[in-house]
Amino acid sequence: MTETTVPTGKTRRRRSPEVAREEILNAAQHLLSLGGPDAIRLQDIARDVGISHPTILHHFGSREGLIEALDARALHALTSDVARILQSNEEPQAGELVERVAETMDQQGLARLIALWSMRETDGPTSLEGTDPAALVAEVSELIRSRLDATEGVEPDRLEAISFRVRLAVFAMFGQALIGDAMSPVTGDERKAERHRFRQWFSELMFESVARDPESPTSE
Amino acid sequence: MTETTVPTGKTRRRRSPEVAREEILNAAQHLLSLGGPDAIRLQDIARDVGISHPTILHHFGSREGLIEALDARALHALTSDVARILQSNEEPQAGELVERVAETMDQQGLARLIALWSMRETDGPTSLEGTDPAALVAEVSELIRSRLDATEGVEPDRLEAISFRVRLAVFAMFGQALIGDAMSPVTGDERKAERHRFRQWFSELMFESVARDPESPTSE
DNA sequence: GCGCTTACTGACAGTAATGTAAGTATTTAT
DNA sequence: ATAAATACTTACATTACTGTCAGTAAGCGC
Repeated sequence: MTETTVPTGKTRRRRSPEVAREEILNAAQHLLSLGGPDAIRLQDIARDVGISHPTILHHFGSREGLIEALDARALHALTSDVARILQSNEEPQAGELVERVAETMDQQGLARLIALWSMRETDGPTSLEGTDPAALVAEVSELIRSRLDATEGVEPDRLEAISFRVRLAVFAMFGQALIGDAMSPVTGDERKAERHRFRQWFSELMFESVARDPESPTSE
Repeated sequence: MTETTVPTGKTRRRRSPEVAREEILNAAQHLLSLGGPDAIRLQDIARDVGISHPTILHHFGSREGLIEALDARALHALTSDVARILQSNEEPQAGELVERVAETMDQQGLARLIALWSMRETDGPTSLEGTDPAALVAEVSELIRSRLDATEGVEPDRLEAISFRVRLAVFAMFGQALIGDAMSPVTGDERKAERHRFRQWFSELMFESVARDPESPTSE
């Protein structure tokens, strides 16, 4: 009666949970990168991975669970990236930091994920596990400050200025990834080059102004 | 048989098409501001306005049409705002421009609209009628440049630097509106004040660097 | 091999959203 | 007042997506 069709003796790939989750997340992120927010549909993701859509529910519980996992992975990618640079390098190279964050942001769909995450946050504080953007900004700012005036005393005002700069950098890379192309005068192949030029210009602006200490020009 | 219920002799408000469209757009934008992209549901909008959802379809044709109208109005609000300032003021006051753009962006849901619009653009060039962000940026940049070196000759490099600055300003206000709160160390009532402080700091950074002409320091 | 666990599947249920059709009521013009 | 135009409504059709359920097969330990 309820014999579900013919028992096709087909071969069936069986992934480890970790691999399955990875593949599903990759497909979902890819779909998001080329479609809008409605592009995260279980059936489409399943088709791209080569599985049936209940398998996704099996691994993530619900569509919401999938999106949360997507958000968590995105934020983690950003934070770990920044943290690695800051802890490896001696000098806080503004240029490299900017370039690095930009690359991660430009990664297919990451900026979109963050944008959608921020929209979702309002109606319910679904804070991600262990990843607080504000804390990360504070951490990065503190690290930069401690290296700038290595041995000198600290003015609290300056810390805020550094924090502003860090946030501005995030805003700039975020904005460029999301709406940069729409505002760019160039098209086609030149886009990539112009994006890079913008980042370089921005890095210089940041670096230069940090060195000059524009916040308290008569402090010394 | 198909007598649609009892002919309730209730009073029924009848709006002009313009007013109806306005009210619907306002309700939609408001819903978007406090929910995610899925919050734009015809039934909810209709409930908030006090009409039935087919009326929305009557005025906008389809949900897609509503969203397009929403996008168009959002972009128009931005462009007209900037244009007004640039054409009225003699001096290009960076601070005022930034503050103005920020206010418009902060308007409930405007940054979100732009973000969602940017996501929708990839899978189909649904360019808005007559509003090209890239052209606006170019226009604003040209206006600023022409006022900076009122009578002098123009270096093309400098125009790009100005364009970068304009875009950075947009990115900054856009980013702050979308993800600013998530990255801010302060909470609650202080948020608003801190937002303003960030903008002031940013305006000074822009104004100062423009005045100093960091792109070609030995030009004079 | 044998059996247990579980990744995975097909079919279906439930829900909710957009869109349609036909009819009602309100404003404006004549 | 009467008629035309249309803003607006109720009821329904359609579609499509998430989530459930019972069953299948693939790997692993014994």
